[in-house]
Amino acid sequence: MNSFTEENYLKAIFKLSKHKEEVSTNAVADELNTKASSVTDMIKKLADKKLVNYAPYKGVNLTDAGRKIAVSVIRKHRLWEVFLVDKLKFKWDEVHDLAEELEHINSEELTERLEEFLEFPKYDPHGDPIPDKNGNIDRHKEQTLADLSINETGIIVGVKDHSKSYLNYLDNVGLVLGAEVQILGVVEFDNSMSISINKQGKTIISNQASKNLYIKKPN
Amino acid sequence: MNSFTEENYLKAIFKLSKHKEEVSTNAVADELNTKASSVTDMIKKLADKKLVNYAPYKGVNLTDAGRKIAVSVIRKHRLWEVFLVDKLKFKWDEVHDLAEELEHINSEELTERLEEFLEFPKYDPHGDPIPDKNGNIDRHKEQTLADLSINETGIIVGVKDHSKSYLNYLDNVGLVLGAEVQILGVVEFDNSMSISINKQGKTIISNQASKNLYIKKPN
DNA sequence: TAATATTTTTAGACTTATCTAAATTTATTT
DNA sequence: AAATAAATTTAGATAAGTCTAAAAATATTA
Repeated sequence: MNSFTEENYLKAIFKLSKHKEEVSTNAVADELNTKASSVTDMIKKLADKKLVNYAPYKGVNLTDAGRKIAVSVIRKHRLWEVFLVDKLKFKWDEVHDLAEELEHINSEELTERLEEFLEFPKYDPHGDPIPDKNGNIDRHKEQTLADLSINETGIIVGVKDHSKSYLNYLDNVGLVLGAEVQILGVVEFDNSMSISINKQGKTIISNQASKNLYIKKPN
Repeated sequence: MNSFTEENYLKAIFKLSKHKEEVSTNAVADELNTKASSVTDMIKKLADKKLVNYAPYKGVNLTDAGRKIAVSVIRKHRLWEVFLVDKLKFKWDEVHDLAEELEHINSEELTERLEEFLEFPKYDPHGDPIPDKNGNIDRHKEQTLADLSINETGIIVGVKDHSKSYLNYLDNVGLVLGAEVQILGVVEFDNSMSISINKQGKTIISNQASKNLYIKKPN
């Protein structure tokens, strides 16, 4: 059995591994709001358990065993988010902290029954793919709204930034999952965009906002 | 904020308070499968937080603040049990350990939405009353099957023993919540009973089994 | 490449919850 | 009421996870 803390470290390392092969001590410390010295200690412990590969001063990465645990935690997190939003009617900006606790309840039986109860969702309320019970994840296509050019159209399929403030803002302007966005214009100076949402009106959004929205181009 | 451990101690003291006004250190140690010395330490900590009244060598009991926390944990435990049985189709003998983890997730919002989702159940799958959000509990009528005499009839409304083996046994003989039991005979020697269940057949049950079944007499 | 800056690790301390063993208090017997 | 037994508390250790400050390693810059 692994503690909540160990699971959180594995999850953080998994997340950071997307950007870099070797994850630095400081990166983990930042991600978990802790100190580098604490990270070193925990990494050694995880290395003893063969959950990470670790060479002092060189960074860490997950072993297959470590990755398996990380993915299973993410799977639970995302399933619980679906439960909270679909069944308990929470909003997408309210569920992260609760899922952060629920994800550590380790029962395969519970996870599978929950998944079935939710009718095998493929994505969580933020559009992130839910790993299946074997640990396979539908890799996110990394196209964002900021990548589109004038007159192009995209369907919102996910968000990169999960902060309350961002999600709340998106709700307010109507940029929710499934919305169809068309680029009306781009300001060269700061890359802010003028867009229409579901063929309606004209909204101005910053580059910061547009590059955190995952989209899919229509077929 | 209180730790999982503190909540478990409060819950244990609450449970034991039903039988005795002052709860002994050893009783708590037994209930939580820990040592008396550990209990003494934790009780002092809870006393510092004004969650229990404690006089060395004299036992503990809960303050109003402590009782409030204990009841809220029990409320969450029982609501989650309903969720696990009604929605996820677990059996009543499978849910205790999971509810034991879920009960420590502290979010009033979550608890109230869960309660609403479950349509405000009054009892958990073992027939135990679910405290309302103000901490009021429907006190259990303490009548058991063992209290009935020949030819009397009772409806099963709860179980006192929550062990897997007992619940499993009850399932096997058909002694589930709502079943109507009539006493056909009592053996004076060991107080074992011969009963009919839902007016069907004849089953022999031990005194140990009958005194752990709460019943309600028909009106 | 030498000097400086940054990152990472080590050393030692602290907190929470636990334990064993010994000491103390309360309860029970004779 | 004294002696013994049982229950409870204290003292000192241990393990997990964290921290600060100092030391060591690596990276950067002039």
